[in-house]
Amino acid sequence: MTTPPSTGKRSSRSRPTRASKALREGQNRFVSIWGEMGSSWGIPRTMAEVHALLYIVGEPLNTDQIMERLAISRGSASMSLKSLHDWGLVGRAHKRGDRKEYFRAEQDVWQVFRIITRERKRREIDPVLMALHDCRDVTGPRAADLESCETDVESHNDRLDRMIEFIELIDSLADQFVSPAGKGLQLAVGLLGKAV
Amino acid sequence: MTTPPSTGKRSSRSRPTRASKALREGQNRFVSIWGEMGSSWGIPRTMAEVHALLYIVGEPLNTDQIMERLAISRGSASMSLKSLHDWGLVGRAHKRGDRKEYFRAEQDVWQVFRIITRERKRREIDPVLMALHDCRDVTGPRAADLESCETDVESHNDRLDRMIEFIELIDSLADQFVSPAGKGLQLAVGLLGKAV
DNA sequence: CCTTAGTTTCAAAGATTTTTGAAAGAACTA
DNA sequence: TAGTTCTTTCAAAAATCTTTGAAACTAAGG
Repeated sequence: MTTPPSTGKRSSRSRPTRASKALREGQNRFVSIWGEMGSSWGIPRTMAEVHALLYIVGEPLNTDQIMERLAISRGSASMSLKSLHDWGLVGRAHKRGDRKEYFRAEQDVWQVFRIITRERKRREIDPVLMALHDCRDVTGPRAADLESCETDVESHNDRLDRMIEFIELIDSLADQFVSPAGKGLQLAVGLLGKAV
Repeated sequence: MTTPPSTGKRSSRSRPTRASKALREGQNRFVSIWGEMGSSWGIPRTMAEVHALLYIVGEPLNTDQIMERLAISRGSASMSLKSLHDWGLVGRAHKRGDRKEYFRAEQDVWQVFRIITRERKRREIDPVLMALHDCRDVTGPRAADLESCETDVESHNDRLDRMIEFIELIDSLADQFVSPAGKGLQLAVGLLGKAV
């Protein structure tokens, strides 16, 4: 799948070329940007950085390489990798004659965001929707008549219903994007994008 | 805009009816859910709770009412309200013969999410795109020939370009949603939703 | 101009989240 | 089985983020 032994940056212990130094710098910047972004969206910075490193390097790395590259502890690396694996953003790989475990990040950007969408929907949106429905039940069934004409309760229910309706729409959009047949959305989105 | 003096929940110091207790409970639940959700998406829990309270109560509240209702300090309330006002999610209001300042949350759910989208785009996505472009520059112009045939640099650049392209697409989608003429997206989204 | 009611600010305290590192656990080899 | 190598776990430490509360500030009323 990847090219042969890859005559990569510094395979033969040669001194770094100008290009390989730029590459290193580019990778480091990407890692920082992604880490920063992750943390502003509620994802642990280190987890995002590990992901960024694996994505941008393109080929599998082992725990020691990741630790060294990001200057983090073994425990932290292991935990971030576990989370990334749970999300499905990172897969395990092995190299012949090397007992170490290697990790490879999904390389298809669309797939990356489909996975992120799927997981955030599952972990955050769906539970919120559940809770909102429970919350809605507290103030009675639709068009209820608890006492007689409790307009406060009615407008409360309207506000809840509008919010629930909106979030359900987002939820179903996420479904579209995530689904294997989600190419539909991909296409539609492309068209919309053009129609600026 | 709102109904008269509003014969609200407990205007005349009467004992709470069953319905008004349910209403209170429903509001509290909504506040908790929204606070929880905010914090999982990188928004301070209290700020999200203040927003939730103002949204679900529907009518303007003053700082003391918010402090009491959420059991938070004056400083915290003031800071959250400032942020919400900066975002544009909350407006100031005044009542005749009352020197206190009142705060009212935007009530249109679509508008709420348009605002959130606009602000997150402005504060988080756009800066990331800038940084990614700078990062891209580090490894030379498109189809560069830094040394000769540095395939590592080339594939690095490809990965960056794919990521940038995707985020730019999201960015322009966000534009569509945010724009006043964004009804287009609203519509398209509605159609897509149906086409499940 | 002074008083008073209300609001904002910000350093320190408190709470929460993240990282570390060492010990326990697994998996392989001889 | 014992030894070796690598991985995971988790309690404590560190870092980060949030809240508090009292002082500074602002504006309205007298």
